[in-house]
Amino acid sequence: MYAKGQPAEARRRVRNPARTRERLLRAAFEEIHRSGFRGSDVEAILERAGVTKGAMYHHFAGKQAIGYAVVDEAIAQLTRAKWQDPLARATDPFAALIEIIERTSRDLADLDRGCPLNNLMQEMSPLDEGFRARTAKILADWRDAIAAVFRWGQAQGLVKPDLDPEDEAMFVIAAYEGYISLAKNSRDPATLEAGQRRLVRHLETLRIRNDGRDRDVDA
Amino acid sequence: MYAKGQPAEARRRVRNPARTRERLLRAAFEEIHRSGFRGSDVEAILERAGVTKGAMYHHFAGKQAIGYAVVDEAIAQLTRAKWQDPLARATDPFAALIEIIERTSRDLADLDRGCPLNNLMQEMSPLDEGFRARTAKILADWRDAIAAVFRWGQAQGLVKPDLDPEDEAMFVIAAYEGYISLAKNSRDPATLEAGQRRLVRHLETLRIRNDGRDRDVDA
Amino acid sequence: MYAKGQPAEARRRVRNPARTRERLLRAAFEEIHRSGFRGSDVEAILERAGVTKGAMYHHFAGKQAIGYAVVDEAIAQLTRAKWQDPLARATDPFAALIEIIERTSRDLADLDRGCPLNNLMQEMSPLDEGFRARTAKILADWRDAIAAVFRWGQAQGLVKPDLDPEDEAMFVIAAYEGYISLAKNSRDPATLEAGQRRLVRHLETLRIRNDGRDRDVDA
Amino acid sequence: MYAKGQPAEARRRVRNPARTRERLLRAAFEEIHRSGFRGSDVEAILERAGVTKGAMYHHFAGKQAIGYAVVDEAIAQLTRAKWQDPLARATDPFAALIEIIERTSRDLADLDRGCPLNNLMQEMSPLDEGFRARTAKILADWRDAIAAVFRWGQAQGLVKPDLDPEDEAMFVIAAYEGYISLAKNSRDPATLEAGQRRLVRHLETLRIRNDGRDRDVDA
DNA sequence: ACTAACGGGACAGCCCGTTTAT
DNA sequence: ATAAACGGGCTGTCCCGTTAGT
Repeated sequence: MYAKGQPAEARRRVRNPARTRERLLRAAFEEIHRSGFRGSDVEAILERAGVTKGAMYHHFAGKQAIGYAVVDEAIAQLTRAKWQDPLARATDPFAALIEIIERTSRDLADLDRGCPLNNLMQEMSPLDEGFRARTAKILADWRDAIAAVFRWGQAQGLVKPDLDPEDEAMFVIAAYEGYISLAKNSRDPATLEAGQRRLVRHLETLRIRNDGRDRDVDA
Repeated sequence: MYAKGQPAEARRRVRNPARTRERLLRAAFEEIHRSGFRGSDVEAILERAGVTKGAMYHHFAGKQAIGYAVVDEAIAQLTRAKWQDPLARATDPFAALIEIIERTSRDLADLDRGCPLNNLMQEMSPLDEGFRARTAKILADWRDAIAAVFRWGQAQGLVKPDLDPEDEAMFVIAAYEGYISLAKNSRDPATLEAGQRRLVRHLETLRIRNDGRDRDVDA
Repeated sequence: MYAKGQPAEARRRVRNPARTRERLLRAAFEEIHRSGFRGSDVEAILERAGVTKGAMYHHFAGKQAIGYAVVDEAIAQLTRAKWQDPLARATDPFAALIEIIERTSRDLADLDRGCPLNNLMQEMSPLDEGFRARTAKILADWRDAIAAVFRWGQAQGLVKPDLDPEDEAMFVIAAYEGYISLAKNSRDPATLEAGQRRLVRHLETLRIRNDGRDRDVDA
Repeated sequence: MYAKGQPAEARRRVRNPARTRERLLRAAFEEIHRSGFRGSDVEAILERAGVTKGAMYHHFAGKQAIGYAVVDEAIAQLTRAKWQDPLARATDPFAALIEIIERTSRDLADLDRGCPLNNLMQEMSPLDEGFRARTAKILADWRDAIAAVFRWGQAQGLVKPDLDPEDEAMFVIAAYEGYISLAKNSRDPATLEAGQRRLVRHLETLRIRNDGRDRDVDA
């Protein structure tokens, strides 16, 4: 007739470990994105997640462990969704890269927060080998995905053959992250927009034109 | 032979406010460079400077004021010494820029610390308008110095005329800072070295060749 | 005979949040009574309560919050216990008031500390609206309790009809607190005793005599 | 032709020790009146006085010494000016006392600050014997002045003979200071005004009427 | 007599992590 | 698995006083 021992109203609070973990991760990602890892208040994460400390320390060993999970899961996933996945499906390297770059948000809120990966790399690399190694891994995967598309483009005769794919991928990433940093400082969408245009123009430089003119000025 | 009655260590109690301020500023710069602004411990700065709290609060209103002074004085000066001054004396834009870029240290300790300006921009821009405005000012001066040398190079027929000086200066800065970020993460001098080479190769792209071939591939 | 293996002092680690809060409140009340609110050292409160900082900041948001709770709970309760409760049970307004007044301690330690309510009013009213409003509330309740007993006495034909109950209540309070202040300064029980006698004599002035002589000199 | 050794503009800063001391004392009185002794910031006093720390420590041994001087000089003088002097010149004790009482300011700013003497008594008596003794002295002089006028009034047949002059003086002082405390808490001029009226009504009670009716109700 | 540099203790609040108790 | 109580170190700042220097 009635659930044994369980008072009716207590059943409201369903125990759902996976969901709790997910909520914590999302909340931590957002707090860290806003305030950096060290600047993030654990209690603020808890409040945002609607979870208490006991629950958190059940799922994670500590703040550091949450930070690692944010990198391993949230940030890695975002990067793949933004770069690897579209590039894997690409038929034209340039079109794909350009679309990705142009899709980067220029909302002030996004400018302010900057790139989650770059933020953590900058903040934590010299302080914590765990963070450093994890962000380095994401970076390597990111670079490899771009390099792969360049290499494939070279095989297809779309990309200039004398370019070193890894090297060029790093150049693209450096300039891309650099522009996001500059825009974070300027708080002006125009800064990022100019950067996006400049980077796209650079990419065009790498293309082999079928009209006989494969030469072009970069700037 | 020795001062009568005066204990050797007590003799050092001579006053020199300018030196005290300078020591504080240098110590703060180093601590901030290592640990970021928020991560910097005031007492660590004091210890490094060999100065007491009372002395510090005489020269600066607080931690924030020291941070501002570090930007306004130390970082601005470093940037000018590294970029503006050599560029102002340059006869060849490319030679000057390339030398500056190549001179950037690849010591592990320097990789770890990263670029003081970029670090502070990244950390403080969304948190403190005072820092944001100050770093933005330095950035603008830096960009202007590079743009000026491009413009002058165009007038001299050394630099391709169709390049927008400000735009190109920002590209150089973005890529430069981006590479420093990547190297901070990799902790590998080779990362920065590859970036320096790639950036130099990009600069060559902007040059007008006297040998008739002014065209070149960027990558 | 004794718990096995458990060290005697470790056994005390039982949890009792209500007791912890109570201990904090009592300790804070005593510290504040001695040293004023601003003069109270949080760590001294902690030590007196045998509680750590973490526990305190779990129960209270900060020093101010403790101060408010001291007023709202400890001081309000003391005032009710000393004035409102006896007055509510009184059959003779004068006998009740006189007993309350005479019961006020003249121990040197109590003279030194003064009246907790008056101390806080004096110290904090111009500095903190929260304290001001809280102490004003207690004061109003106190005055109302005295005024009520006067009014009831008037209805019973015990108290002179031409006296304004609220006004007279304030007079009693003002003189009472005034004497406590003077005694705090003199550190002499005789000062307070004289004040108590004078105040009692004043109260007699307000009484209607059944012996036909309802007139009297106040002094 | 020119002042020996003294540069023209340096002469502007006239050395005037007495004036410096006076400025310090006045500034200290005001700060202490606002914030209490412990709550007073020495540097705030200095700024208000337009004097530097060295100058202050030349004239006074420290904060405590300034506090003592404020009591001994500023507060004692104010009390004399407000009470002793008018009472010494009085022909009618009641008229004089009533005028003094009614002259007390009901401006919000004055309510907020309260009575300088009472403030210091309350704050410092249990903490510092120097303050206690000094304020007790002022209080005694004040009481004596009122008692003297009562005694003189009794000799003149103006004041009821059965009243104890010292005792009654204390009653007046207690009620007067009590009302100022209550008004400081209420921040309402009406509170003080009601107190002033009630106190005046009480004084009338002490008067011998020439119309044959020397009896009166106090309330 | 006066200025400014300097010394250094104290304190409130923040914040991460642990433990008890369901 | 989750909630709440608790432990306790650290840090920026305030603020009084002292001293070198004029």
